[in-house]
Amino acid sequence: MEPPEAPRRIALVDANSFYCSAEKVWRPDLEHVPVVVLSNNDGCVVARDALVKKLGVPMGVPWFQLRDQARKNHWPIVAFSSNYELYGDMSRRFHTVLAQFCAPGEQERYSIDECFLDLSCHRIDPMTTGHEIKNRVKQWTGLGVCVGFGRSKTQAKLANNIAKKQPAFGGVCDLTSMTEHELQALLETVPVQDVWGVGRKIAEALIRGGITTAAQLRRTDPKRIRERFTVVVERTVSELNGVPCIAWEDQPPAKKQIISSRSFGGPIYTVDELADAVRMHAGMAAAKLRQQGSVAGRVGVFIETNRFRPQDPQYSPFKSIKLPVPSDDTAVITTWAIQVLRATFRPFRFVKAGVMLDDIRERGVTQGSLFDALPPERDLKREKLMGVLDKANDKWGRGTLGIGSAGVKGEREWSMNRSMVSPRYSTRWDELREVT
DNA sequence: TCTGGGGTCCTAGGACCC
DNA sequence: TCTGGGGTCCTAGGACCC
Repeated sequence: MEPPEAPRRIALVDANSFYCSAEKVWRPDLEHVPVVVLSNNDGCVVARDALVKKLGVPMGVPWFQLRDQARKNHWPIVAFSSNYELYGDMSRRFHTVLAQFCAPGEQERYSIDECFLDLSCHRIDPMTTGHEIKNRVKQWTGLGVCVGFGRSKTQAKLANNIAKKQPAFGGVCDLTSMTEHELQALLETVPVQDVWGVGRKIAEALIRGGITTAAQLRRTDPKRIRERFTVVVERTVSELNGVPCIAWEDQPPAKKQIISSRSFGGPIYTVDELADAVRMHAGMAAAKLRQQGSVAGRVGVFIETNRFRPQDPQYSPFKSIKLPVPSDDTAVITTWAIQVLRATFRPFRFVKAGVMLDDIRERGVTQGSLFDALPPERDLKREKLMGVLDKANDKWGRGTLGIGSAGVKGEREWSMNRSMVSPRYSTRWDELREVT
C-alpha cells in the first residue's frame, strides 16, 4: 500500500478587473472614474471596474446600449477598445512577480489574469503569504489581486471567490487552515453557481434538485451526481472535498485546435471580400500553428450572418476538409480554406468569418501517405519563407506581410473598429506615457 | 447602425469492421 | 433468407471556462 499523500495547499491568485486595472495603472487621472473595456470591434463590455459593477452593469452588455444608458443617467463611464498588446505585457509582469514565491514547476499560468501556485512543500502561514503576494503584486505592477488557498484547484478557486466577494476577508481567504465545521459553515454562504465547473445549465438542474449552496453540493453522493450529470461534475464534488482530480499543468499543453475569427467592421455580401478576410485568418492561424511546432490535418471555415436580426435570412455554415498531407504552410492552408469557403458561399449579409485548424499534431512525426515511396521531404525553401513571414509580423505587427493580398494593412470594410484604444505604453517606445 | 474570441472535455450516435 | 454482438473510429453538439 502506498503511503497517503500529504495534503496539498494550492493558491489561486486572480487580478481584480484585470483589463480595466491594466488601463487604469497608466491613467491615474481615472482612479475614481468608472471604466469598461470592450471586446473586439467595440462590441460588448468584457471588463468592468468596481465602480461600474456597483452601477449594476452586467457583463457582456453591448456597448451601444450601455452608452445610451450612461448618457441618460449621467454616468461618466469611460470605455476603452481592447488593447491586447498592453494586457499581454501586464500579464507577463503579473506572472513574473508570482514566480518569486515558488519553484518553476509549482506555478501554473492558468489564464491571462489567473495563476495557480502549489505551495504544498513550503512551510508557510497562508494568510501571511497571501498578503505578501497581494502587496508585492500591487507594488511592482500596480494591479490589485485576491488570493485563495485550498486543498484542490476547485477549493482554491472557491476561496478566491470568497476573498473577492466578502470584504471581511481583506482579499485573502484560506480554506486549508479551517476546521471541517468552519469550512462547511462558510460554504453555506456560497451559491452553487459560484462553484468552478458549475455553469448555468447545471446550476439550474442542481437547484431544481434542492442543491443551492456549495456546502450542499459538497455533501452529495458522487455516484448519484455521476448518474444524473457527468464525470466532470462528479470530479467537482471530489475537489470540493479536498481530493485533487484536476491535473497540474505547469507547462501549457500544445493546442489541439486553433481558431482565428473576427466580426467585420460592417456587413459583407461578396465572396471575394469574404475570401480576403479568410486569407487573413488562415495566415494568422497558420502562424500560431508554426509557433507551437505543429501541423494541422483539417482546415475549416465558418461564415456567419447576424443572429441578432431575426428579420434577416440566416445562413451560418461551417465546413471543414481533411488535408491530403498535414501542413503548417500558410499558402497550403489558405488555398484549402478558400476552396472550402467558395463551396459553402451563398449570397447573404455576413458579419463574421473565421478559420479553424483541427487534427493538430507535432511536426516531423507525421505519417506520410501509405503510397508515398519515401517520407515527404521537408521543403526547406518554404520553411524559410514562413520563418521570414513570422518574423516580420512579429516585429512590425500582425498583417505586415501575408500571402497574396491577405492581411495587407489598411482600411477595408471588414477591418475592426477600435476607436477608443489606449497607447501601448509598456511595449512601444513611441507610445510611452508622458509626464508633464 | 452598433451584440467578442478562443479554447477544453465529455457524450451520444452513426459508420464500419470482424 | 434470416440473424448478432462487440469494438473502434469519427463527428456533432452541448456544457463549461476565461
